[in-house]
Amino acid sequence: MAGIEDVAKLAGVSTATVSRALSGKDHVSAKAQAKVMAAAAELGYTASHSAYTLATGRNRNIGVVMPYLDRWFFSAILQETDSKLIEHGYDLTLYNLSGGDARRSKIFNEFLPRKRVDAVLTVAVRPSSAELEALNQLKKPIIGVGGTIPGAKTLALDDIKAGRLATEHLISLGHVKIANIGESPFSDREFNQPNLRRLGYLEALESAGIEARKIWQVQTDYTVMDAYRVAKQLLGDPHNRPTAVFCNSDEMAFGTIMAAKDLGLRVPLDISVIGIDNHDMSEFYGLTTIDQRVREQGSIAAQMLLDLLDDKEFETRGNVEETIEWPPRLLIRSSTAHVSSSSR
Amino acid sequence: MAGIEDVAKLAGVSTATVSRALSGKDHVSAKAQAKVMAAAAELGYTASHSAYTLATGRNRNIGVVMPYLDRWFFSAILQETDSKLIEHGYDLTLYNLSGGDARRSKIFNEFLPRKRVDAVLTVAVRPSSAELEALNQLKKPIIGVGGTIPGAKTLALDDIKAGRLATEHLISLGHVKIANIGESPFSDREFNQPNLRRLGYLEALESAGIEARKIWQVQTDYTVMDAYRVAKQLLGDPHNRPTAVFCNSDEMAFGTIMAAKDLGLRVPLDISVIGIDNHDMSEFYGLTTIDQRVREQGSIAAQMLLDLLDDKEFETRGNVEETIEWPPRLLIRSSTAHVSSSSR
DNA sequence: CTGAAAGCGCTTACAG
DNA sequence: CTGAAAGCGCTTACAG
Repeated sequence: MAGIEDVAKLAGVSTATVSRALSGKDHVSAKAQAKVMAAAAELGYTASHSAYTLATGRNRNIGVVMPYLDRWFFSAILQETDSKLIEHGYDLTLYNLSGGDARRSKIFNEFLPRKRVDAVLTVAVRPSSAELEALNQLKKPIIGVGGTIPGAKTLALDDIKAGRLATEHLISLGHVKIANIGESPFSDREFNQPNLRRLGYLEALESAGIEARKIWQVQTDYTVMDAYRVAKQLLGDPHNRPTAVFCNSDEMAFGTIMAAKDLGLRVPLDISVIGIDNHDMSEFYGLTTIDQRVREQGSIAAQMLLDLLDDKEFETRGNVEETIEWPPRLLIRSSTAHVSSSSR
Repeated sequence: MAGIEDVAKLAGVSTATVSRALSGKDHVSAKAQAKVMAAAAELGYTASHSAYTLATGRNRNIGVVMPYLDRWFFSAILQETDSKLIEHGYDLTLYNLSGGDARRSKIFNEFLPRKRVDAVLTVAVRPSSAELEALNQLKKPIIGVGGTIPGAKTLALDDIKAGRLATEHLISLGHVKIANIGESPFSDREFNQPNLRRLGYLEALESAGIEARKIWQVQTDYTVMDAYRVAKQLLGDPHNRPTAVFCNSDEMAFGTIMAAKDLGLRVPLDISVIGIDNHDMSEFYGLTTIDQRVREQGSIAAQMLLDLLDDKEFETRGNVEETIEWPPRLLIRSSTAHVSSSSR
């Protein structure tokens, strides 16, 4: 591996000139520039990153912390932030929290403090107070997406509003018997603890003067399969069947649609279904949903981080708490319809 | 941020002793050890990683290169390799190839050569010769999983055998009219160029003396939706309907099952369906499949990389080509049945 | 515009 | 067992 010294020798200049010519930050004579470029190309020289970092204090590397990798929301965010960061010359190192408390604490107390990242992006992470402490110890820019980090800038869907909007849509279609399938609090410790989407659902019902029935509020895991099971139970009951179901995620809505089909119920004729996300497969299912525009969230969050990185005043100011509420958008497809044609 | 000097001062020893005490590699008196530990804890000291790297040449960081992030196979591999690597003290930095040729070349020619990773894991990557050249320039251990890297060690499913096994299963159930839904060559430039799974399918048909019909060999994208469209076309034709479909992936099989249902065909009574993967949702669909044990592949590939990293002789030997064929396993569920009850 | 040199913060032979 | 010092490979004030 060729070093800067080799390039300097071959080009017949000092290492300082090589550094300047290659970084393009300082003025270098055209002749020197050309010689350096030629020499660097000939030797296939790339600056050692650790030396660069040690000398400058910059890592050109962002740490991304997420609780899961294998769920749609997370991989979509990852995809988008990664491409934005690469575009701007940053590496992305991934810290996956799943795998138990030991791993989790290792990441916060050992990996992150290695001073290897210039900034941290957290995705739907709800840090404990000890973890928050470790995060702040870093003195690095922090951006949260999909979940608030106390003391830092956050971009997140307004979950209450999303839940209300979904429910209001069903109410506007004449539905009164409206169920909600939401995540169980324990299976998803990462997400906003109080189930905000359900809160929005309850608010909408109350505003419309509709009684909220406990048996229509069910909880399960955030997956197609679990929602399927729960929905089958919910929709199979001939005496207490709702005419509409609001699911806290599109994947849950897929499971609900499948359950309805398997029970011989027609969507939306017999049962209306709405989700939240606008998952890649939602169009395929004809699912009415609250569009979260996840990819845009990822891209914007990455941009917020890049801006913070360029901010000269960050050093003195540090992170400041600010929550940017991401507005939910109703996206109507064919899984919801007026109740008159929908209740049997 | 406290440096090693601060710890040394507080502990009343030299920086050399601090370094030794903290790394645990060299002998240090119990007294000095204790003083250093106390001082480090008090200051919240963590060694600067770039200084460590510059001094030792070790990054404790692995580069993972993958063409997609948002597909099941890739996120499952990522999840598993990440946890294995974290466990062994390695960071994982992610290089996502999707996003066009410019990004791709940037990753191979700019990011990877930064000497920031100790080794590279490629997931279903088929490097061009220029990319291969760049990879070899690194002089770092390389492991391929899910796709062969010429000149390096690779762990990959034996695709031909998998295709043959799936098809043989259908044949053993008396099926003769067997279709195959595979990926289109262009949409998936990453994967083994000749469609090896289909090759296995053709081999099995030939061995059984069954004629391979062109109209039953269709191609599409690797997604549920695309397979759904194609399968609907295939199964909707009343005159040329196959009695069984072998899909190159489980997600394609899901789409095929949905299409069959929507056409009023019963699985497996009217139509048998088999996939390859053993996707997280396959059990839910009752899908008979070729189990790829993806998570095990990820974990074993990561272990192979760790072994190579510990191998003292790598320096002199370099990467050596070796392909470890991962055996396919038939996993029978309820989506396949004997033809006698299956053809109408 | 350019070079000599200090410095980034560690690790590790080398002496003692 | 421990310390002084060299060295890892860059960048960047400081002179000129």
